[in-house]
Amino acid sequence: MRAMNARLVAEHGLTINGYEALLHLARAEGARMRRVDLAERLILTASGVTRLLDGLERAGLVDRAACDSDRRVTYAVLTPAGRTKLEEASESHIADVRAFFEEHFSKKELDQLAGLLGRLPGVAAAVGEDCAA
Amino acid sequence: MRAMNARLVAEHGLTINGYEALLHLARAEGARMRRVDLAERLILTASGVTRLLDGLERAGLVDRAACDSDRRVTYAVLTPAGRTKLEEASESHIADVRAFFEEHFSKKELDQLAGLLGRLPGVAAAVGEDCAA
DNA sequence: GCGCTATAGTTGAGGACGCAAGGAATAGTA
DNA sequence: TACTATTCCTTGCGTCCTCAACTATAGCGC
Repeated sequence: MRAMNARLVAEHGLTINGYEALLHLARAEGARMRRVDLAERLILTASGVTRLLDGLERAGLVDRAACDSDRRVTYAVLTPAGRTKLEEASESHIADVRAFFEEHFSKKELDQLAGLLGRLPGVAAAVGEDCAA
Repeated sequence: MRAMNARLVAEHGLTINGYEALLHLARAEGARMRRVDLAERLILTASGVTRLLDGLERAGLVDRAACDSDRRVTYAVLTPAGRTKLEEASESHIADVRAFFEEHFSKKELDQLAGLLGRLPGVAAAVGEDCAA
């Protein structure tokens, strides 16, 4: 359970939130999101996102871009390196998540769960779907 | 969502893990648990539990007791003050949790969810039940 | 234009927790 | 009994994240 997280860090240098940030960016229009919106998705505060993106930027996985219409906002943009990293990390991570759930639930139950939990705020339509990248 | 956690801290000085620690102790035989078992329940490492209980002890909510048969283990024991605190905190916290779920799911769906998620490791039979204290 | 309030983002201080390492007691084996 | 392995717990150090305070921009009413 927490082991999944540890593996992400050990093998890819990504925390779970780092991973999910890349994932949300990859799915977003133009692979970019306002930091505020990213915060809401990740259930993090604004400052949490600032520091999370600091790290991802330093690693070259994410870049920042200004907004023409509103000079307050800074976009977080997925870099090609970020996309590659996400694809690499997804491979093992999705397998881990899938294994965890299949260990506890039947296929039918998983569909039920996906339908139910998918309605919760911040939960992307990721459950049961091969998602990302 | 994170607000529930914040309320617990603001109104009762309890983190979510502190709250759940008290809850598990209250439900345990003799209101006591080995630290190791508590760690597993809370999905925390041993060191995490040490520090969590440090705080609860300092607040007088939990006490420590030696084990006669194995001098390695230290029990965490719920104090009367701890039980009182749990009862106080439960009142608003359970209402918050219930409100959150009822906002998103019907009664029937909640039963489904409770049945499904209750099978996950570390999830007590708390969903849908008036639980604790 | 001038205030007022709201929103986006950053920064400093502190808390919670993991990992790694180590101490102490117990269990297993010869 | 001596030797090693295992289990329970704690401590040092670093990371992630929150809260509170602050800056900068935007939008509204006048």
